[in-house]
Amino acid sequence: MAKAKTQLTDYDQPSVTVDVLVFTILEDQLKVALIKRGVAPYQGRWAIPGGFVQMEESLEDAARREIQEEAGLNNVFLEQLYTFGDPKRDPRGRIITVAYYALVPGEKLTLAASTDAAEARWFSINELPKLAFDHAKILAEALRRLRSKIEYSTVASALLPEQFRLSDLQKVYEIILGEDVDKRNFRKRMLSFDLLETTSHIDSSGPHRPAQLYRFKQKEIQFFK
Amino acid sequence: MAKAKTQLTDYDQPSVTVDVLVFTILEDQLKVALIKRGVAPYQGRWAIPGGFVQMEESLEDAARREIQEEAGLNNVFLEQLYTFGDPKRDPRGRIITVAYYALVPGEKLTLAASTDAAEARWFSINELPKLAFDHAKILAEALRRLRSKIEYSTVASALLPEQFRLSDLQKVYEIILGEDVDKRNFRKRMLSFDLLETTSHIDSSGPHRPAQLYRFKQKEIQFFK
DNA sequence: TGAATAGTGTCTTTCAGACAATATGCC
DNA sequence: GGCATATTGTCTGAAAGACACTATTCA
Repeated sequence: MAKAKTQLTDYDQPSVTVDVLVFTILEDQLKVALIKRGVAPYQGRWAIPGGFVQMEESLEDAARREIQEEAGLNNVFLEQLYTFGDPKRDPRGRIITVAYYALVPGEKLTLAASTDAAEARWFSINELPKLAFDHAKILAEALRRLRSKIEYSTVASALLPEQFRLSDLQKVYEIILGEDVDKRNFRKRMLSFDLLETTSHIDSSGPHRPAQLYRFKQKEIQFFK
Repeated sequence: MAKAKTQLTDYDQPSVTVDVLVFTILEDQLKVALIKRGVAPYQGRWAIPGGFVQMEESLEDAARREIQEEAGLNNVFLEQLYTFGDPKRDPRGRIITVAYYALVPGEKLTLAASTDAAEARWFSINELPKLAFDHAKILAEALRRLRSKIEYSTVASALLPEQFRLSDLQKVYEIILGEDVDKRNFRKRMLSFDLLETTSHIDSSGPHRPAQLYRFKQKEIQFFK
């Protein structure tokens, strides 16, 4: 009885998937990309997109591949969230999933349904459907992480275009934290970290005073203080 | 060609291990339990103890089993750290490891060498040997997490017996952060969170003024502020 | 000129950090 | 009494939070 070369034990081994929560801001709401399952189990239920890890790719590569297939996006903010491995989390057998979350700027984004998905859609996190597997728990954990991280880092930048108004940045905070923020204190604090710089551009699109456009000095996420 | 029932894809799948960093405080130093590898690869090198995840156990259960086998300990503080899945991290093949870290009170602890380990020992994090695989990276990540978490939570409690002097608690902070802490500011701050309470016991062991013994009001880890 | 958003400063309160003297028990 | 650690409070500076008016452009 021949074992595959990659088999390291005589025991059955769990399978490993990578699930990716893709977040963006649309219509002044935080949205997450979900797919409608086309096959059992949980056929017809909405779920977090994911797939099996290939033998030759890293976990992060698998997550990026998933985002590429699902939303056609490259080069987005991506961070490992947590690994979920309860033996009963998937009725098909032992499947461990390494969850990642990604943040993409709030612009026009098309979602493609993958092979075994009937449909893909953005859902506001305020109007979530019932999710398959333990995906509600995974999503809750991602939201906790995001809300925590925005307080002490520049992750919000990943949800904005390169240039933005300070009021845009403030709105991202308000949407993610779910509460109003004082404009003066917010600006004072953000500018005090010296991570933002003005650009030579001004936004004159609205019927009101134009706004200075800013950008983050560094593309990589920075920490406050 | 028959597939095992648990095989969900036609592809080879990575193996999954759980590695556990067990920390304690001994001789006024932060120590980590390592095992000396008895087999190739990296035979003779020190490594973080770990093992394959069994089909019927959760990741956390696997980690607890590992701690039980390695150090004979139950019921310790345990938290998932990160999942490492670089395809080249193990020369034997594709092995993904879910890393956990555990904290045990600084008392008498015996380490048992497991099956494929020649030896097990505590190492001060200031005198670490060269480690096998990517274990140096994993250890560095655990230290980062621990140093960060002690600043805003009661994790330090997991490194102390149930009752302790405030100076013991302060020492834990100094050892983990690697710097001195001001006694008055430390006590003021700790007590201000209202997470500690005095016990009816007093430590009169030394040739000096006896100290009040405290305990944390809750056994579970709490967050400051 | 009215509507809409941009942009700005002060005061108060809270928290972190620097800093030193007295208290108590053992030997 | 000497040694060793326990215990305690004040001052200062920095940051957070409350709070309201003027500026600018467009329709």
